[in-house]
Amino acid sequence: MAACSCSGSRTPIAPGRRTSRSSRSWTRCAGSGSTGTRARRPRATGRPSVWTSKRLLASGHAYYCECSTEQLEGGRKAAQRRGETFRYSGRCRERGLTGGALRLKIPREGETVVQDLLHGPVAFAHAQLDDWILVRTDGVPTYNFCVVVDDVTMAITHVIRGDDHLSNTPKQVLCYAALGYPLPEFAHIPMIMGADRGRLSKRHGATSVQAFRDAGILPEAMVNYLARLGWSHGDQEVFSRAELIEHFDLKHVGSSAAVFDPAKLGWLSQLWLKQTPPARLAEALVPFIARAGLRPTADREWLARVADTLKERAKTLAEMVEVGRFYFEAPTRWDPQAAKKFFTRQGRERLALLAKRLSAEADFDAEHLELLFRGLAADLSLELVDLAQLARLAVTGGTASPPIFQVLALLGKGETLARLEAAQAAIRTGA
RNA sequence: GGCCCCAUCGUCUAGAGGCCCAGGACACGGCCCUCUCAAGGCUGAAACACGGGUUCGAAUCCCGUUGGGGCCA
Repeated sequence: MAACSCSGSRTPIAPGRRTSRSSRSWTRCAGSGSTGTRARRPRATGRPSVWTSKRLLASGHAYYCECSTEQLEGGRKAAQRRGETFRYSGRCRERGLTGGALRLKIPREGETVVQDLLHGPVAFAHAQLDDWILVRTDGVPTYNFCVVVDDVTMAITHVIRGDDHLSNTPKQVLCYAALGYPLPEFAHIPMIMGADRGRLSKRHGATSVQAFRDAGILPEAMVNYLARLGWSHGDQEVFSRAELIEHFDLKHVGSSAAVFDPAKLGWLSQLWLKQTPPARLAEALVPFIARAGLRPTADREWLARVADTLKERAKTLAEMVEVGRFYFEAPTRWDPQAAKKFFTRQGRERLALLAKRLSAEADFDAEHLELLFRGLAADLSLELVDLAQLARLAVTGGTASPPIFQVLALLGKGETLARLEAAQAAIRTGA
């Protein structure tokens, strides 16, 4: 994955300080990195590239080459031995062939300077460049040729892509020149790397933004994280889309590669979970509930209240469901460690007493439940924590959950009493 | 191997010669809050890769070294 993660979509950006060009400004964004680049398949033998290559041939900027792979391989090995850059010999340069692979004729002397918006001028000596292949023998145009034709066709004004494409840029620049087309602006932004500073790959977990979506990270969080990776706006860490649109600029994009940090993404993800309106959260949660094998309730208002108690205890939507599983199904087993401590004969008696008082409670809301609990704890000369943990274990099956009073209120009187009953039964049978 | 790019706390970064014995954020440690877990508040440890220049003065400019990444196959 690269800092820009699209493989074909065009993002319009503000025209900026470019003055001489048309008012419309389009950005090309090439997916770069381990998987992205190859994903962009040359548009077969689409007309534009065929037509363009013919033009290049006619104007003498390109020529056919019939050198076999074996011949080229030999040349490469020899160059390697001499410690030089392999450069196509130019054997077919002036032969006037009418078939084979189509190569671009690159000047022998001089250099091409790429004017990069981030790196400034970057010079490449022509002696280092190859007469690169535009169209393979089988008629399939190469990636580097495709993007040039494609971008010209689409009137792209800003080519913003991963800096793994910087080395290919002089070839493309030469191609624009041979075609007589105006050059777009180029900006090569740093790549994103894994924790081992290597290229991002499956080894580092997710390789596509879809994988993060499926993990339950909100798009706001993902965009926020990615934008802030390599770019900054003073000390600000959290950005809404609107703020991003307002503040983002190439000027503050750094030039060194960034390591992808799942921990920080998690922090931002939770932050956005907390900032998202409960109603929307509930909606987003539905597929995750289903995927966890639970039955999503039709009561969205209830779900929203549930989500509200869960959002500060999880970093993703998937985690929210995990942490709040007990809201959707009654526990069938109770944390053994805690059961040993709380599910005693005395614990059972306390649960019975608690159930009795709860059944008499008319206002089954968090506020009244807390009063009830505190009252009972005082009557039994117990710390509130002991009673709360006992109830929590009985009702949720575990020792950690949102505030117990809220949990009970959300579960409702009927369900609460049923679970209390089940827990007592379990204690009796020694389960 | 050749060429190109890059180099501030573990990580993301602020820093465009004096405001920096380097600021923020994540992660980590401690304290507070507290019915649990979180969340939150306060607090601590933690960096200018190295070596030469330029300058009254360099994290900031130049050169080299080292390291990392990329492109070419």
